[in-house]
Amino acid sequence: MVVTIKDVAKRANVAPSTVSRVIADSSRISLDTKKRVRKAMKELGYYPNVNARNLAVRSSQAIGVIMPSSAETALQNPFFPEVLRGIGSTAHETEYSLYVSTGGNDEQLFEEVKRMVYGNRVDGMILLYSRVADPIMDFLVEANFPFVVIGKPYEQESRITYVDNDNYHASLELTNHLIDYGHRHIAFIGGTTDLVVTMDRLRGYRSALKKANLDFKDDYIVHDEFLRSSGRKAVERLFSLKKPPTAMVIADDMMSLGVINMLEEFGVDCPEDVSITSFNNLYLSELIRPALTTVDIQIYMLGVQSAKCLIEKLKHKEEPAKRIIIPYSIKFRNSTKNIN
Amino acid sequence: MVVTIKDVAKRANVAPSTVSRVIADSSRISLDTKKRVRKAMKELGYYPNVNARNLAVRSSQAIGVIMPSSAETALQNPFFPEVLRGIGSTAHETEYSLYVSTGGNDEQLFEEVKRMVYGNRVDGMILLYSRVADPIMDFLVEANFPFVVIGKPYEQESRITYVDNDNYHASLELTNHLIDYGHRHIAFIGGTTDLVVTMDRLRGYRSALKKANLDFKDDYIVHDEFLRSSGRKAVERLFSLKKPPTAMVIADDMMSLGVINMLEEFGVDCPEDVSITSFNNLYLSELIRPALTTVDIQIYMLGVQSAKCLIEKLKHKEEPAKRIIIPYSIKFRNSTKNIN
DNA sequence: GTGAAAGCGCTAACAT
DNA sequence: ATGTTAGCGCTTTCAC
Repeated sequence: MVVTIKDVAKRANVAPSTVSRVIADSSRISLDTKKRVRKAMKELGYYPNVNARNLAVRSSQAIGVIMPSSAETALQNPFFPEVLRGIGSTAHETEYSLYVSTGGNDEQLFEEVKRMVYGNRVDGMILLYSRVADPIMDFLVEANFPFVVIGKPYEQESRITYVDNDNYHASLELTNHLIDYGHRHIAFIGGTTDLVVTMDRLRGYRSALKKANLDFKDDYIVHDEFLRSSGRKAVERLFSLKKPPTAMVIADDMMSLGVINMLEEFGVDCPEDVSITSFNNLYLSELIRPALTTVDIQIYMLGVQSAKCLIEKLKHKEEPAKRIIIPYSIKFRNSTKNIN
Repeated sequence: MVVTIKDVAKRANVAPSTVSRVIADSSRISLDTKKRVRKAMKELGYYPNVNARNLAVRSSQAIGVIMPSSAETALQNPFFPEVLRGIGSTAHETEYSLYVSTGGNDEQLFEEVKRMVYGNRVDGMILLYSRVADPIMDFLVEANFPFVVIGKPYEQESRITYVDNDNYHASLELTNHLIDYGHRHIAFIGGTTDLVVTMDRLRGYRSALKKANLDFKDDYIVHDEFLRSSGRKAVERLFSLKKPPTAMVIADDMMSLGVINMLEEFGVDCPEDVSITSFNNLYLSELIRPALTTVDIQIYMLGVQSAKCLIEKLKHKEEPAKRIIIPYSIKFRNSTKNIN
């Protein structure tokens, strides 16, 4: 039924090991036998059994992609398909396969990761997020398993390879833009506080306020998931304040979308009554009205680079930890207004 | 270093085979030994090596997800992440892993599929598209490999399990809606002609025209990829006609997006000057202005159901071929105008 | 109810 | 340059 290396060997009149060497394109096999063996493979329709191979060499040619615990919710944000595109493209070029986590809750995800690692399912992995005190990251470090993270690690920064943007400065710049435009009441809507990216962007925002001698008000800070619904909720909170903000820095376009929707329902006009700046430059950010002024973080590139790093690391076990900062650029569009 | 079944066996004072049976939760192992073995596994931090297991049982607990050949382009359409979400959710529940194709060209994809099949990488697969004369589908049928397709197979419909919408009637209904609204010059912008879904939707459109005694004009038919750019190109063509259409049936929201953009650039107002109806109900369809009248095909559900079918099939080898039609509903929004 | 041993398909010394 | 052989870690007869 299934054709194995032995069948090929028989047909080509060589030993199985020779066939194996031909597969690996070993240099110490004569061109002649190579040809014969390859011919036999073609004729028999031979395909190597990856499980056997992986078992023998203790590796798979696969990389694991770890989404945040609830992959299902996460995939609602176009950020993830977009990094996936980048990763997939590199994986394809280098003939690696892609294994993606299927989510569940934190604990289940952790189990899935362990199965991938101990079960030899993947040779390395890419974490698509970075949280403070993430058991998964700790585990990977501990196990000395090759991985790279998209985002900045919370601890052991210098020992972990990661691909990130300069979120601090991007946020600073964004906030400055708002200040330049005359805004003095600027709110910040960020992701959950356990995400490092949230902290970085928040820091940038605070620095900008400080430099401009503006008060930092706790009321103006909202944290929630990178979802549309979170944006809506945030607006509800902020606009029930005695003094609602006239501008906001929002950490994700999807959230901004929710913000704009809710603002509309509240009868608050953007950018007339309130200015918005955002992050990610998802393609929808130029579709909606007003088109968003947002930071292009080059999501696709984040994916490509992280995969490249990982694969290098797999090839050369002792590759040092690297840090790659993907440049950002601010796309100025119509969601802010100069009120000077 | 790595802890194997032997280590566990030693620790629990049993034979490796017993450990194996405990893993499989065999009924002929005494509760007592089970406990002992499980304890040993915990203590040692044992995780089964999937490669070894798969090799022994000739299966993986993984399902392959095949995107259209250029996964990279495809992922630009939110349709794919959305089905992926559905598939992933089911996979997670049933403890299957997900293996996604990384694209390339047709030939490379075919090779990837063969590697998955012959290499025992996956137990079954889900095709996320259906084309006429698709070598991959032929191959899977031929090899008698378990798979399900999202969309309607071109041939051997009764022998292949698939999950689809009633695209014919949806399209018919959409076109009728336009006709009811007084439109007589209705164009059709569809996907490439090799996709079955394109044909089905085109048939629906034609039937509607016929019943209303309207001419079918070749000039009014455009075929291209499900991309934004295709929508733009289509508009260029259609609006260089002596008599441009006053309405269009568009087979994908992403295309519709391009159409609307281009229309705007042409100074043609939608829905004032031209009405648009579309397919898929991507979340962006309610974001853009005008909000799209579009067919909700329940993408997520397509994913969930296809995965369910596949897994059933894997469990019961002789499960008959099934056809599952996911109901659609038309979301009426603001992209059409009654010109009666 | 449990153990011994063969074998899944491949690779990698070690020979020659 | 090629063959022989011993595993890789697990499952599964077949014994007992």
